[in-house]
Amino acid sequence: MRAWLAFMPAATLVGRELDRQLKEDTGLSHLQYEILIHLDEARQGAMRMTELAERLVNSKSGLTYQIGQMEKAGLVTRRQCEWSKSGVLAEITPEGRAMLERAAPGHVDKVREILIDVLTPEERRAIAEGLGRVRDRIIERNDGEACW
Amino acid sequence: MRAWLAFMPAATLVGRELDRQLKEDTGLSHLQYEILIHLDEARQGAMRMTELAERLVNSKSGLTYQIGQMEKAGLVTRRQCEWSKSGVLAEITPEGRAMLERAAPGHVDKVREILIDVLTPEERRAIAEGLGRVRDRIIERNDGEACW
DNA sequence: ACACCACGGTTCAAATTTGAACCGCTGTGA
DNA sequence: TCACAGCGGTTCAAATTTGAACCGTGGTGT
Repeated sequence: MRAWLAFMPAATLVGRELDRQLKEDTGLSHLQYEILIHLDEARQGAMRMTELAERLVNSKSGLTYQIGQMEKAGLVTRRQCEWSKSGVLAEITPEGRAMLERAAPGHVDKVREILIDVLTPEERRAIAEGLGRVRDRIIERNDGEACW
Repeated sequence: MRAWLAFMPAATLVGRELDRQLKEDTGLSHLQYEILIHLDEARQGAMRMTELAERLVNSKSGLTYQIGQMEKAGLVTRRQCEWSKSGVLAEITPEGRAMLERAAPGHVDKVREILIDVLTPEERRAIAEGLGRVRDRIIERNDGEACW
């Protein structure tokens, strides 16, 4: 029960804090940053919309919106998937990569500062294990059903 | 780092799942449920807006909005604070308490099901301790500054 | 009593999120 | 080849969130 009382507030606070730092330093929202990270990691720097949405734990329509914003800002492009006429690839642009390079160091520092460094090694392990399991359980449970 | 990769997604998923269950079973959002809980626990069943906002880790304007909605729904009332002409108390109504009684069992079950029961006792302890510390650190760090 | 600044809440417009409806593809079976 | 169910994305309106500006009070110092 105490775990519960710590978990959600901590998540909210950490999220808010990171959002703030990113927005202040780079103008990016946390979600936009995550989008860039995922695209940057993908081979070709591109990914299907739906897959991206799933990895980000975000709704499809929400992603459409954000990609729209980021396209305006020149950070990503939309491109048709080669082998399927429906199907859209979001691709990171050079500007997007540049932005990421500018944003990443500060962001990573912040994560360390407010989360990682506050935890003992074995707390980190417990969180990685335990919450990882929590996450996977929910994902897998929802997999059969309709998505958001 | 793995802790980080588990933490935020787990929080998002758990939040979404609870929101869904509550909305489906009772029509309440998670935030509204939390509001009722906090008011119900307060003596007199009432609390100052700002204090409530702080406890909920929510913005003041957001709270104003939600209390407005819940007032329309008859779950809470607004009342002037006795000893201060500015200052508003949000108070839970009998309907609000009834709603809470209807909502609580299912909600608590869900929390156990998707979070508590998935964790080992010592993971729970580590999360309570560690994330509790994370939470308190951020709160206290922000205390001096302007709030949201 | 007066000037002022901080506090408690609300308001307002803009940004974002949500969920359902929709539209053009895909591929599967008759 | 012809439905037709289901997927991938987008659109749309409605709900919510955000952050800054604002308004009346409270307390402080003079």
